[in-house]
Amino acid sequence: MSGRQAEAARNDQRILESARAVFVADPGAPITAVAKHAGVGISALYTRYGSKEELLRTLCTDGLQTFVQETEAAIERVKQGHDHWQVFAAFMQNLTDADTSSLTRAFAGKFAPTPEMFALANRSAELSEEFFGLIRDVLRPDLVLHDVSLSFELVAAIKFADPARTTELRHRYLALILDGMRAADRDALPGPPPAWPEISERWNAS
Amino acid sequence: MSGRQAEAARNDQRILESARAVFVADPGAPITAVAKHAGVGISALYTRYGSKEELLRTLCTDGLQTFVQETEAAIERVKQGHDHWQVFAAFMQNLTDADTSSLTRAFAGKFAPTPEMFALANRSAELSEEFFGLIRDVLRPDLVLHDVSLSFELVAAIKFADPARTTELRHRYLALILDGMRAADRDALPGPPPAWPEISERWNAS
DNA sequence: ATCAGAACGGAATGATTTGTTCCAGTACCT
DNA sequence: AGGTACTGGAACAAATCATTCCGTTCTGAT
Repeated sequence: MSGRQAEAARNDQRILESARAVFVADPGAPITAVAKHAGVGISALYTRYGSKEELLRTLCTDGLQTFVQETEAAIERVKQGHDHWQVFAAFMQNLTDADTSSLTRAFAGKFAPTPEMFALANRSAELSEEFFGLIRDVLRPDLVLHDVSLSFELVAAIKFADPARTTELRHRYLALILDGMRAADRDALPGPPPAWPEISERWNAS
Repeated sequence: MSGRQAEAARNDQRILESARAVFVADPGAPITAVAKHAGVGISALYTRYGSKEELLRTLCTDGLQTFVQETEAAIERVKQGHDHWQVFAAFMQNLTDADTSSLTRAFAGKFAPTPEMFALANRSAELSEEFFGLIRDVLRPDLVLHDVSLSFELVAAIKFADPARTTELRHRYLALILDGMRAADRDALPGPPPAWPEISERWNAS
């Protein structure tokens, strides 16, 4: 692979990266904003993706894949005998940085999930449960798996113009929340914990 | 007062309540959605507010006023000798329920603040500092005032179709965050804490 | 009883936004 | 040279929405 093919491959990546950056910053951004950010023409986008929705689906699928990979890696680390809390904290931080929450939440309900996305979502649910079961001994007992999912959304609410600063501040509040997740000697968390139907219903088209 | 005037007065309130509900749920909602939610025609809206922006400004000002009032009340309670932590926790919960964060953040940068809004914002900043100074003895020492502001945004990220359930879950994560804010024996929070310019810059029109 | 006018509902309008297509030109590789 | 994959950007169609407008309903004073 060389020359023209290499350029095409480079553009493939540039477009995906730009799309990620732009849509994470503003989920309703027009497609021209992606092209401008990537420094390519609109045609370059449309030769790769037949429609905006297809691009969004790709992005979303990428996010799910990242989530699955990180969870698999975290499970592996636990099984290798690493400290449960350290593994969990790193897991949270990695996925916060990857901002998979923004990617998946922003487009929830905007298009019908593909079968591939369904499969990935199921797999990520299984892996999450397995991982949570492995490390729940270092978490306060009243915390459930879906509390962790929603915590990603909490942290993802922090958004500033400067991406680096955004990451920095997200780390700060992730640390705060993690401290809350370890607090063992406090009152139990109020209210029924989030249930799976509540979380998954948001994927239905509105 | 009866008949047509009574209906008008009823509509005044219904429209404001609906606008709050609709725009908090979806800041980009069309104005017809407000009318439909309130069960009135579009004209009923436009005879009261000259434009959408005017309605949004009113809503936003209301939110600021609520914030100021709650902060004043909290300061008063502290001065009456109530337990600092209890006052702080109640303060956080009240403002979470009032959802002033959603109201102010959603429209930040969408219109120029009025002088009245400026004044209210300044007053709320002063009061916040005063209150924070009074109760910071029950918070972990590495926490700053603006951490509290951003915490409102964290919690406001929780949004479900059912408003009551949303409130319930927000209480749950507010409790988690509050536990993190009390944790005294942990590592210091990472990163430079948020500074005022970073927070205020988001009010500039984009 | 009547009538001026306030308040109403909702269709019509006009402006803006945006996804998508199309076209003509350009750089690269064989 | 010729083919391929790209480029910017104009053009188009559809959708969205704030705002205006008009005819109607109801109230309260005359």
